Amino acid sequence: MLVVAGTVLAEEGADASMRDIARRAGMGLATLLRHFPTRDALLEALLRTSFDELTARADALGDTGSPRDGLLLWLREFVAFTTEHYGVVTSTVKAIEEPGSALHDSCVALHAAGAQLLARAQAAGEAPVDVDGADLFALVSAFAWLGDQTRQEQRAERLFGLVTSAILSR
Amino acid sequence: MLVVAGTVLAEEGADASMRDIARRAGMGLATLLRHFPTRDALLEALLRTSFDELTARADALGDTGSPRDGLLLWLREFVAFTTEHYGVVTSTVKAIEEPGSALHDSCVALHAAGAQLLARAQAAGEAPVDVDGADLFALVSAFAWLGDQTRQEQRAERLFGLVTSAILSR
DNA sequence: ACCTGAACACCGTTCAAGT
DNA sequence: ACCTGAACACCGTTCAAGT
Repeated sequence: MLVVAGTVLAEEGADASMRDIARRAGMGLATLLRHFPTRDALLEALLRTSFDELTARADALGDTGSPRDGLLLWLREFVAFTTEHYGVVTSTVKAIEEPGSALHDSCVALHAAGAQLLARAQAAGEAPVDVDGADLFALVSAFAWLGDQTRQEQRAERLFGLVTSAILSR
Repeated sequence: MLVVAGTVLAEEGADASMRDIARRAGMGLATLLRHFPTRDALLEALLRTSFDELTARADALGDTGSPRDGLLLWLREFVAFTTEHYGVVTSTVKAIEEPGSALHDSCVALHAAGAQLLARAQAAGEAPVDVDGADLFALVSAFAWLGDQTRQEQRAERLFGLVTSAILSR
């Protein structure tokens, strides 16, 4: 069932019709909505695994290697992940500001994981101190949004690389 | 009538209900849709004046002063304008890639105006040559989107300033 | 010519009725 | 307990009928 939902979301984007998802999962709309009362709840169930992996990845990168390279690599993976899931970035950014959202906790965890990598790089003098974790999350989200727009994927990747390296090496 | 539409769009955002707009304008939905067959057509009618002003502003800034400062100032005004009109940035980015859209011509004109300012700064050695007009439009759009997200307005402004100055002074 | 109510096919929310 | 058809209030599209 979650598999079907994942397929539909991948095909139609994060704003696919809940009715359509239920239909293709072979259940009534009301049943789907009883399991996942809101779209965010469904997204959370679908993204939880990837979120946890990204958080663990941040921890791993924080234990070894260059702080600067670790941060850059993680940011790149974060953008790639978000771009893979068309349309979710708006939900994640909104969820950060909405404690009631089903996605809130996961997004805060991701935020914290990124902030820790940033703090390590800052402590090593390899990242500027005038940006914080929230800035990082916002920057990554903005480029993830750009990558979601038609024909902007490669441009978003290139510009993100250009911007991060420009900011880091001031 | 356009005034009412502008009010509703300002209140509800660019994805306000066309039915609601017609209702508040005191006309039938079908009548509104006959004048503006698509949402983009309505947006175009509402934004045309501002678009023309921004284009003229680019021309004016291109005739005088420092190329670099002119470019930066125009970019700032562009972001401010887009942020003022909640939700339009997605439409403008989409319109650039869709020649059939009612917004296409206006967006291409804006794109060209920005590209000209960039070219002047590049010719003066005051802007990097590894970004082009499309990159500029994409960057500005990404930060305009960020500014549209709840509680991210000031962050978007600050980050945009930080990013542009970091890129320009590499 | 210009307008528009109404039918249509969609959407998410809610709940009474079914197992 | 768990499910779901159906009613509800919305949406944009389309068109026959009204001035």
